[in-house]
Amino acid sequence: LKTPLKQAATSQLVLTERQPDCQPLTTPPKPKETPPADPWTPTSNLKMLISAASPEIRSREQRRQLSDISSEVLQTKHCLQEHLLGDEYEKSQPSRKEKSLGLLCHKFLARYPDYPSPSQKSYICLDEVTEELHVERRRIYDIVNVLESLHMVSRLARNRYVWHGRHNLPQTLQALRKVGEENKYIQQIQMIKKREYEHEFDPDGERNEEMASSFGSSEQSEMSFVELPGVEFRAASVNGRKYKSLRVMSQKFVMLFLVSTPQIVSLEVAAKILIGEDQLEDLDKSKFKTKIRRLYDIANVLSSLKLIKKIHVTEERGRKPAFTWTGPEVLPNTQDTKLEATSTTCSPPISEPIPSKEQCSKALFPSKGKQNFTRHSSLIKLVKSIENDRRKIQSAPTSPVKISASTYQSLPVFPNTIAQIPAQPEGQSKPAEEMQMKCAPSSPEAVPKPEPCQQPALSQSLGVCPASHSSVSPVILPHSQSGVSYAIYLHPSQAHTVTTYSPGFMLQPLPCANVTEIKSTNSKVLNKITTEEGDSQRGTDEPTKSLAAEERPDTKSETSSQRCLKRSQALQENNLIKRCKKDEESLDTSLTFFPSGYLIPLTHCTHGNKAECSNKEKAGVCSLQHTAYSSPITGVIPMPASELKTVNIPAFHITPLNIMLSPNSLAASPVLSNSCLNSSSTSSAPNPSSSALNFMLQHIGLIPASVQVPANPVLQHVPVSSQSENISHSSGSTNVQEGKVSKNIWQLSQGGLSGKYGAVILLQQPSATKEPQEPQAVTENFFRTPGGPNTEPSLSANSDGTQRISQGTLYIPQRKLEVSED
DNA sequence: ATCTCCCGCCATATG
DNA sequence: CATATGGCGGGAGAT
Repeated sequence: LKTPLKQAATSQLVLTERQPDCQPLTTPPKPKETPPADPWTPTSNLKMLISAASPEIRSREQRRQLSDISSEVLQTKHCLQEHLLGDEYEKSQPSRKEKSLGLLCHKFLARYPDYPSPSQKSYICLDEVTEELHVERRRIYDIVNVLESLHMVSRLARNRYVWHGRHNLPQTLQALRKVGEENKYIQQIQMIKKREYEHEFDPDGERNEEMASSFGSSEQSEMSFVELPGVEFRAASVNGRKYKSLRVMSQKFVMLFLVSTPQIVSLEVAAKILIGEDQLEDLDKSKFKTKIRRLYDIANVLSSLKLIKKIHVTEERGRKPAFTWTGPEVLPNTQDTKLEATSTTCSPPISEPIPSKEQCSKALFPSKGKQNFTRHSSLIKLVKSIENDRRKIQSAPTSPVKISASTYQSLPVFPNTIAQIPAQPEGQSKPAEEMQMKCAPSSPEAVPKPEPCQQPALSQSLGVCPASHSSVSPVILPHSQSGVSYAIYLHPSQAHTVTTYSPGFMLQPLPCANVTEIKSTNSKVLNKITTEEGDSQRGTDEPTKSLAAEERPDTKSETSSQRCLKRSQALQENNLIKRCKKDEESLDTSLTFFPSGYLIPLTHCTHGNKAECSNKEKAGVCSLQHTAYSSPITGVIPMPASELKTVNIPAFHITPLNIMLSPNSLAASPVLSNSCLNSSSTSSAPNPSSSALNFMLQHIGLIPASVQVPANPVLQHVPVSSQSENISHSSGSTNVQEGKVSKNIWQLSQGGLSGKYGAVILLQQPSATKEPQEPQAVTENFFRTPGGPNTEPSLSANSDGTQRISQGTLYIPQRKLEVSED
């Protein structure tokens, strides 16, 4: 049964609707002329719907569509013109694009407010949706499934879903990130990358597989779904079922973004990881293809949500499709406890009374034990109820106790959510805007009865949502464009591999100078990390950004601060890289690197106990640590636990793209993580020799020979407010900055997650512009090279074009990377 | 040719 | 049993 097609009309409508100005002469019926009677154009329905809605929604909708799908519109327009020019005759076939899942998703999302009023829930009736959007049911499932994975909707019963909007997004992403970390996706990615290079001549000698299993939790193919309290799958039946594949895939996909530092994930890698990645090189080509297909589906939806964006990553291997995260920055939770209660799973049973994070993680991704009985629904239910109970207890003061499935409407509002609200320009303006999507007329009682939800007032002290934080009280960051120091972290591969296999190395820029800490007065330290705009236009639009969550009308549904973060993030990865390419020359003049490679014994980082860690402030630490680890683009070789005695590296080649450290591109937006557990258990962990550090720093010229980097004590201490005082080698005015510096160093030295040794390269970016501000002075000087900007890096070109540095200890293979937008 | 990914068959789950 | 879900992969439009 093919649907009648009136495509020309549709196209035109779409076009005019979104781009009223570029109207083809020959054409179209004005928007208003759209025959309301025409049931076949999904757009018309949408339009009617929109016009029926409050002006608020309508305008937003228009804005959204304008900004979001402009590209698509152009395409559509193109098609349209084509139609017109070509056969007047119904060119018909809505051109594949008009039927894309992405577009469909847009339409779908247009039906519901991003931030529905908590008191009034929107219900989704699949029948209605399919009818109104005029799509096959199957497609809606695709969308809904992904939305479900983000907890933007949840299933109530057959045919019925509740619309949550983006209220849960922060929590969800947080949880996902956490799980992603616990799952060591970073390593997995690195593994894959590595393997990628080994492909060549390696007669199936997949020897390195061991490595995968070596760090234990590499297997995670087990189906598991991350839930949020209050957003569990109602209709419990859905729970233990296997029908969560797409949802789980979606979550994992998202995790990959949240976990990797350049938040870029290529489809290929994602697919491999999602496939199970584990052992047994599934040469299964078809399986891979299928996975890719699914990923495209998911990606389309995520794109519509503006969480990711399609890009292309070009390396020597060729151009590969990838996606970059454009969603809100997800900072690691600074409050473990809270999160603990937030992140749960629905599947695996937990026998322990008080599951630690590890256990939780295991639960989420149980070892691929085949005899997995967790699937048994009854068991699952039991576990769930237990967990629920625990949850209730843990979060008793915070969230209303959830009642029963029947009263699901009164879904508890999280403090986080509340805190988030003020940050939403949209939401605050007119609460009355939500459209009530009533569903099946057959079940009237299903209509939500507005139930004023009692809002817990302890929002700020409890579940702290990083996003809201930064938006509510933006950290004003002094723009120290000068004297910014960067660290490049070298990821050594296995010792044995090193000599024979160099491609594994990579450079990773670690902008750290712009990381700022803000401490609260109470014992609870709230770390805030702010980033500077890394764009060339920074100077201009930055003031705006600083305002963070101001009432400045926002086209997007995101907070300005969020966008700021997002943006800087994106810029860092994309633009930076791109820009650098063409700005190479100019960079030469404005930048001076002092690269040098050193081998620094890194602290052996074992999995510290998380509880201990939770107390300490590891925000920044974690972030950098992570940063050091991931480099999806370049491909990194995971640092094995095995000692790296000597790295025999002949040459050091710096690919511009890898080091593009423009003064403007400070955007660090370090992703904080809580898995810094390893590093935070510093008290007992051995530290890198401070002398080594000193030597290195001095040698590089980052510090005068006379200066000594504080010995272990400082490095060992997590640079947190409370501990800042310990830093002694400077006047009192330094504290913050000081802590920052030492933190960076410390982080670097702690960088090895699973490994014990790592190579660190510190690059200094001499201050070329203005003078540092007061508080920074010390730091700046501290890092200023004695020789000044004129000191040339000891780089020398080799005959082969590569560059040799000092002793030639580190070898960085050339890797051309280029991120481009579609 | 490769990248995207729509379509819809059909196995399962649900009620 | 009738439907609702959704895994899956062929194969065709887009580039």
